[in-house]
Amino acid sequence: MTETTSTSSTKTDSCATPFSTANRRPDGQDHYTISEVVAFTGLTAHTLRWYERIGLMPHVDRSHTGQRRYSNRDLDWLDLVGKLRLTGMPVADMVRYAELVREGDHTYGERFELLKTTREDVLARIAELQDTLAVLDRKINFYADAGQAPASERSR
Amino acid sequence: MTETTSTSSTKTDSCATPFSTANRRPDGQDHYTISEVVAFTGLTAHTLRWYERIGLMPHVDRSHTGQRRYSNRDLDWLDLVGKLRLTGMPVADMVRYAELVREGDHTYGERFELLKTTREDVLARIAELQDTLAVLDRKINFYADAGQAPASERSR
DNA sequence: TAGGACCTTGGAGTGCACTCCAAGCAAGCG
DNA sequence: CGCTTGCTTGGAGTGCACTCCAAGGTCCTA
Repeated sequence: MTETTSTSSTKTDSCATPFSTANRRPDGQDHYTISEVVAFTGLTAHTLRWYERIGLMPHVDRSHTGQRRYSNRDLDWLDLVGKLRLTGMPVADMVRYAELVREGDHTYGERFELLKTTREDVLARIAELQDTLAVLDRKINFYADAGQAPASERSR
Repeated sequence: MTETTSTSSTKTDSCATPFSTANRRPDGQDHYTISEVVAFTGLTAHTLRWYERIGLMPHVDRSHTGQRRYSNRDLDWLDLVGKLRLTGMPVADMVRYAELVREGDHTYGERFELLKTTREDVLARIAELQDTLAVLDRKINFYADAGQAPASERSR
């Protein structure tokens, strides 16, 4: 058995802290192994390495033997990436954002635009979901009523 | 050129009618070809055939030569499927729901549960999105401010 | 009755976001 | 010293939801 595949995090643990500033080590002693980062983020080690390969992570520090040592800054970045991922933003776009950050201050404008676009997408998605919620509720009410009295098949 | 690949519907056409009861033919003359359904739903013909193959559509009526003839009922079903898809429900679950419908009235209870679970998922997703929205807004404000005055790199 | 647009099928291919594998080095412990 | 556990790499594999293809049959209009 290799590589402990995440902590079997099912849908139900959405209340697990968003691994915020809790149980972090102070800046200066912030040298987390990949498995610690797995515990913090809920991502798998595979995914963390993959993020690095595709350029979604700035190159992570290494120990003298070549093992990854993540910093608090890296954790912050992963936190942001996690949020962006929740918005449904494609990985390619997140990589683009990461590139802009690497390129320096002069890309502020472009980053701003990218985030604003994402914001619009999120708003649209929320509206969409609220719309489906209405449909769902109509159907749910139908089945709830039908549970009481026998009804005329095929919903409404 | 074969098989007109959708009406190049970009993200921006979310205001296109959800192909509701508009321009439908009255029950009795409701025999739509696959390309008409493509126009109504925004799905591709490929996808419509695929939905049928995997059991997500009840078997669609055929003309005497074997061509698909969709009914108003089929359109209603596709409307619902579209909504469920927007919730992010996996296709496999939608197929399950379709099976329950085929099995008849005695599956009302199970359908009710399935929809209620979906509803919870949607609510959770909305909450999640609203959370990411807050993060996004903080970042956007940061960049908006930074646009005015030169700032200390690497966001906040 | 000819031409082109449209439709049929099974099966293979695509793109995304992981996910896993094998082979091998490294650190800590009894 | 050997053992276990954890880490490294490039590359291959997976699952989902389509998406496309080839070869052929059908419909409609001039």
